[in-house]
Amino acid sequence: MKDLIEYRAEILKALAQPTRLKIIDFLRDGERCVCEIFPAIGEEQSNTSRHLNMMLSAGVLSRRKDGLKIYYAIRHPETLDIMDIVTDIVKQEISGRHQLLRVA
Amino acid sequence: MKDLIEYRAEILKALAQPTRLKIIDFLRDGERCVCEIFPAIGEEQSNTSRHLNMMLSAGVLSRRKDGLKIYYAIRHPETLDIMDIVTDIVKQEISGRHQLLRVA
DNA sequence: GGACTATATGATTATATAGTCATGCAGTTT
DNA sequence: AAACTGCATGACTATATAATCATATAGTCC
Repeated sequence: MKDLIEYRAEILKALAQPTRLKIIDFLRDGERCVCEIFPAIGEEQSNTSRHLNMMLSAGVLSRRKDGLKIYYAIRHPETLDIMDIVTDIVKQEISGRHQLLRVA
Repeated sequence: MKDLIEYRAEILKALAQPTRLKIIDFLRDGERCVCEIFPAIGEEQSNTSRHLNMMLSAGVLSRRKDGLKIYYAIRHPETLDIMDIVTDIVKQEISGRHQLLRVA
């Protein structure tokens, strides 16, 4: 059985990539099918599908079939709390690093 | 200038790896020097140093020099909130995943 | 059945990552 | 100044990852 630390890393890794962040952002308001997701984030269908499946098996997303379409959704609402915190940290970092960038 | 989404991914990536999670866990109670960190997490000094530097440049850790020693600390307390949320999600996943979904 | 539509996957490529060993280098002690 | 301590880094290897194009599968409608 995989240990706790590996599970934590797996979930965080599922969130730690720009294309996947775009997906999470787009799914904030509720489930969407792949056909809505990939045009919205501006990625290819196949690439989007791979990222969705990756997040699904990490436990970050859930999946629902309806006819031809497959709807993905954020599985744990807490995921959005993580995103909010990260955004907050980034904003602090950006205002803090601004001074350094001005010198360089 | 790097955009918001890439910054978010960079920070999350800095957290999304077992060795780095061990470091974050160990730094929960405050700053520690490298000489304390690498034995505590059971990794080589050089490997530990690389991970520390990676988290430093991602903005996750801070660094302080004192004589020969270098002390690293968690830079944003919010980072620990993220960890707590992830731990919570993992616990939900573990109790929920007793199906045959992941035969890996 | 055949033509569709929506999604997944195989094969491939380029790049990134984690880890190791050996060495370098800054600061300390004697 | 020489020896030592604590940390960083170059060179390398093995593995993982993201992306793309082409194709395969599953479900729908005629």
